[in-house]
Amino acid sequence: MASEWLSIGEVADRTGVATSALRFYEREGLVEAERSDGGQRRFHREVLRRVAFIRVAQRVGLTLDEIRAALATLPKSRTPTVADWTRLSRAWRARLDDQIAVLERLRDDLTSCIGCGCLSLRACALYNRNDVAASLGTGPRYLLGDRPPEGVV
Amino acid sequence: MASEWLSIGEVADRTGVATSALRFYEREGLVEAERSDGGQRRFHREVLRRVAFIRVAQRVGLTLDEIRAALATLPKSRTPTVADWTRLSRAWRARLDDQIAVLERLRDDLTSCIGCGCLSLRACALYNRNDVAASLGTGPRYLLGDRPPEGVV
DNA sequence: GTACGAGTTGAAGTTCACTTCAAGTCAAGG
DNA sequence: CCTTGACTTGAAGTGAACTTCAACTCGTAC
Repeated sequence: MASEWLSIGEVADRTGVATSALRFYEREGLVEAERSDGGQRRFHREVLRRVAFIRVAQRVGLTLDEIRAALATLPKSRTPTVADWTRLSRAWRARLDDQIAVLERLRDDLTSCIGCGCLSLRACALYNRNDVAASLGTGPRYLLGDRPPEGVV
Repeated sequence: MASEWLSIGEVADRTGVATSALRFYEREGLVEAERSDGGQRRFHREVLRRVAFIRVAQRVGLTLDEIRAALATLPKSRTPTVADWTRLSRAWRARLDDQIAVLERLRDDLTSCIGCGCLSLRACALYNRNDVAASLGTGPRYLLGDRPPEGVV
């Protein structure tokens, strides 16, 4: 056991990511795998780090498309260095700062709006401020933050 | 024009919400509408406030299910008072505080991790901290935050 | 009175990040 | 050799919050 290569089950156990997700990641070009003689996936250890990267990036709010793009900036041949990670981390930090700022502004608008009972579309900063796509919510990305209310109440 | 009632197009113009979304909201029981003789929707002005409420609630990160539940706590017959709004606003504020706290913790973990190049699954707080479902990301809600990595690297 | 934009419906499509399923094949211990 | 659990594939399903479509009808300005 525990040779140079890892089966998909081993990678799943060690990363906490489901095998179905790992297959999906391979289809999507986020990770790579060799094959055994029988056609089963054999992952290099490096994939553990890569999967960890993917999961953390998701927590930061990146989509798989963005993550794929970020991974593409890593050196193809050599193992990523500290400098590589630092670069990506800095970009993430900025993103998080933005997200936090959006939420804080929303919270402050909300606080200053408590008791005003307005929500009257014209006056309320709460309704009219259309920040950076809220960075929240599921479904179609073009949900909030587009089509600002032109009409008024 | 501009009688007691509003057509769906007028509501769409004045709230910035698409007509398809308004129909969807009606189907989902989030707003109500009377009908004209010809069967077209006729919205009461109150719906403008209600739609504003829905959109702000979404920015705070509530799902439509949760919004429906919140709307259900509003008085059925009378127009909501300042006290009603205040109550809901307080609940939202707490939510936003939580979300902000999660992001700040993630940012701090990230900062303290810059340059460590770890992402090594066992040591990295970044990977192992499984906060409150991250409050981010689309798709299946059981995406992150469940199934903690039991195996280790 | 007629044209034409605005409205109607139900059904199906969209996006994202997966999961689930069916119908098998592979691999390793006994 | 045989069993059993891990693995394979492609296709279809999931959930949220809508949007899009087709094939109509309404309503109002001229």
